[in-house]
Amino acid sequence: MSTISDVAKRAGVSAMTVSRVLNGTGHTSAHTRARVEAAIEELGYVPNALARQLRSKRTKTIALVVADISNPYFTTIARGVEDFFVAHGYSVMYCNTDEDEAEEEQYLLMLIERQVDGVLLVPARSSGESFRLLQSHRTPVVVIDRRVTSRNVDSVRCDSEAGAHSLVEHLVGLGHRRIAMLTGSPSISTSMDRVLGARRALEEAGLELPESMIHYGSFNYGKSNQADGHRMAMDMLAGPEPRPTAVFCANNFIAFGAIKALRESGLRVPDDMSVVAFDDLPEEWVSEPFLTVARQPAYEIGHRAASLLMDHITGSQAPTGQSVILPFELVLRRSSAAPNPDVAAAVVTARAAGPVGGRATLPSPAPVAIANAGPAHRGSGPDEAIA
Amino acid sequence: MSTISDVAKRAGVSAMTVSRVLNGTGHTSAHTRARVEAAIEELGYVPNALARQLRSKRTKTIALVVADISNPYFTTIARGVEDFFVAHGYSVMYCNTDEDEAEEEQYLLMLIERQVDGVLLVPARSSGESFRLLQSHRTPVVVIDRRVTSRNVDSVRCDSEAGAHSLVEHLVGLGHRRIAMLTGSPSISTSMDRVLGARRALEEAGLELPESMIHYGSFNYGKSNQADGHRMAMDMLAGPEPRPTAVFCANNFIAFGAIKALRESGLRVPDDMSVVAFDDLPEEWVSEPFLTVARQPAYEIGHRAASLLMDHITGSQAPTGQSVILPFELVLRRSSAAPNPDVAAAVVTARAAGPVGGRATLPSPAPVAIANAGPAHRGSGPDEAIA
DNA sequence: TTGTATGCGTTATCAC
DNA sequence: GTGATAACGCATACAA
Repeated sequence: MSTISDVAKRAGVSAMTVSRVLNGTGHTSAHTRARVEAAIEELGYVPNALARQLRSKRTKTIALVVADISNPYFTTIARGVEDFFVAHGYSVMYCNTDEDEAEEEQYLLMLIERQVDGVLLVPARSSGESFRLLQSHRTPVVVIDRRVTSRNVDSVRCDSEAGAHSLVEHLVGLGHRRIAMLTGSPSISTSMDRVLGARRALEEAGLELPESMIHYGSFNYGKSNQADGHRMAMDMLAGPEPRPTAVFCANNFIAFGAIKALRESGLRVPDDMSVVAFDDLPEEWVSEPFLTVARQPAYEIGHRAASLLMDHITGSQAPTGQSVILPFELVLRRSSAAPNPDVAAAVVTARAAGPVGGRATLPSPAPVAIANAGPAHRGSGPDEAIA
Repeated sequence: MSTISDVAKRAGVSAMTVSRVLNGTGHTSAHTRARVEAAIEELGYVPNALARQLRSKRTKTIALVVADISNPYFTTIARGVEDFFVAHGYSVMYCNTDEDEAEEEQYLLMLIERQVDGVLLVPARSSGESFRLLQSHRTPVVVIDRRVTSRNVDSVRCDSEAGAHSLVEHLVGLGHRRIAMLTGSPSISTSMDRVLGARRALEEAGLELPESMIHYGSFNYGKSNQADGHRMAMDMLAGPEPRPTAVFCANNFIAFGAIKALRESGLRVPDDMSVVAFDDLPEEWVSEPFLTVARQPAYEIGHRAASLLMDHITGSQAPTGQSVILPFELVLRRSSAAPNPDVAAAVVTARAAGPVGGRATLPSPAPVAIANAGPAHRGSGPDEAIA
């Protein structure tokens, strides 16, 4: 309500002196500083950030643009980002694109209009039109979670290819030979890197990952709030015999939908089908963790990307086109086990007759084996690789 | 980069004409409009929202201030808020207070500085210093999730007292007599309303809820990322004999921590102890929903609060001090069952000897009974009550 | 140590 | 229908 000149009048000084007291710039005598502070207190004066930002050309605001902030993976990234930037006096704006290019562009335009100091972006497409818009307006940008084709932009992500390789290698080691894959959109690098890793693991074992075993869908629920993993798993079960004995879901939401579909179809995990996936839920949320996963270091991804963006904002380091690749962690749980040929055969005939009897469904809660994947497979450093 | 006068020069008109074209205000001939639009396109001009906001005194931005946006309850509220405001051309800023008064005040000051048009607030304390700060700066505010003592502020929340009453009534109906309660901070109205509801249900059955059966803690993880429900459940188990046969957790995070503590202590749910709670996880995230809960209509809470705030912002309706109370939904699942005196007695002697044998642990997946609680217990309308 | 003039980019107001 | 001028609230550059 009251302005800097109101304070100035009341303190009997100029507006400039008030400004100096507020910002701690220049020198002011203890006496006038006290008078100014008293006036500020009396008027309940709060500076207008808009005017300040317009003048100084810095908003002390950055934006985090992701597919869906309610995905725990992105939520954890967000905490890493927020912790870093709040500690440095910045505010963070969150934007959900639902993987939609049009929404993404609209948000980026809005952010440019609002003069944010920088953007952390999970791009809906790898082609990179989106961050070119930012760059043309001299807005620093760091890409998160995905590869992009441009050579001018820094990015931070997890090693998807290696994580997928480890998960599928684990399945193959258990004896699985027919492994299906449920992944995201082919236009997202993360989707495809996980396909590549899975395929590499299979080929190393003399097996194949034919396109007919790969189902493409969406990583998130989108506006329909529908789990695409459910549909993909149904498609998989409706496919040609023999049924796969294991399925690799390329992210958490896909896995949830798939598991629900399997249950509805009367199939048991892992007896009738093993399930492995990328991404973990926060351990506090799950009383009996069940799913074998490659866990991404989401908090660190957010924190590292934030730190990198800050370097670009302050100008202490220009973008070099580097990719920071952080290692995953393989977490083995009960959803993956050796294939059971008897049950698999039985189910084929009993498919319309509901759940199959036989072995125990849920093993009693057991200690969870955690194998640390260590550095990325082509890693060089102790806890990360710079590619 | 380029400004409105750059565009004006290029189009051979005044800045004012460009402004008119941009905003669609006043009259401009089709010819000059075309020239202006061409210049905008050629320069890649994007208006500066800061200058615009400084001039117009409206930022088209509102803030949602909650304890922790990674709590699915608040995340769902946030979607309701965002859907409403984005549809009306507003941006939403998210702020996490971790229930900390100091952080809350800091955020509110920041929001006032940034001249947000309104604030949706989950206050850390019911006393209401926080929104008095907003009101003194003429910033519209609507309180979410909690009662406040002030008569001048509108609020939207779920009927905590009735929800707690229903859950405990359900436990009593199953035969439970010793029911413990794990709740949040006593300074949060939601914590206490749920205690009151539980107590009323017990007293209606001629039972009591003594203070010794109530454990107070934190609704969220806070910075330590520790589940307080775990500690409270441990305290409960370390309490005097006989042990309670059921426990009511006042929110989802408390329930997760408590269930983990019970499992670590070798107790089975519901065989050794029934568990009921407030709040549900999104159904997509849980393959076999297990917990009996009172589900709050989080999306609607967010949406209604947003709509109310918008009325205050546009001035179409002044705050009247009303409380919008939305009904909960009782969802009965496998975590609550009749008490089992045999097992309870056995466990007392076997406490140091690890898990107790006997009955089956996890019943096989069964259809879930959903009882709709209908309108709030003192409700008047078809789907809500205005108190 | 303090004050004055000026401009950040936009829009309201008035004049033409 | 279009343009000149002032002002939003603050901070930079320079002067005293």
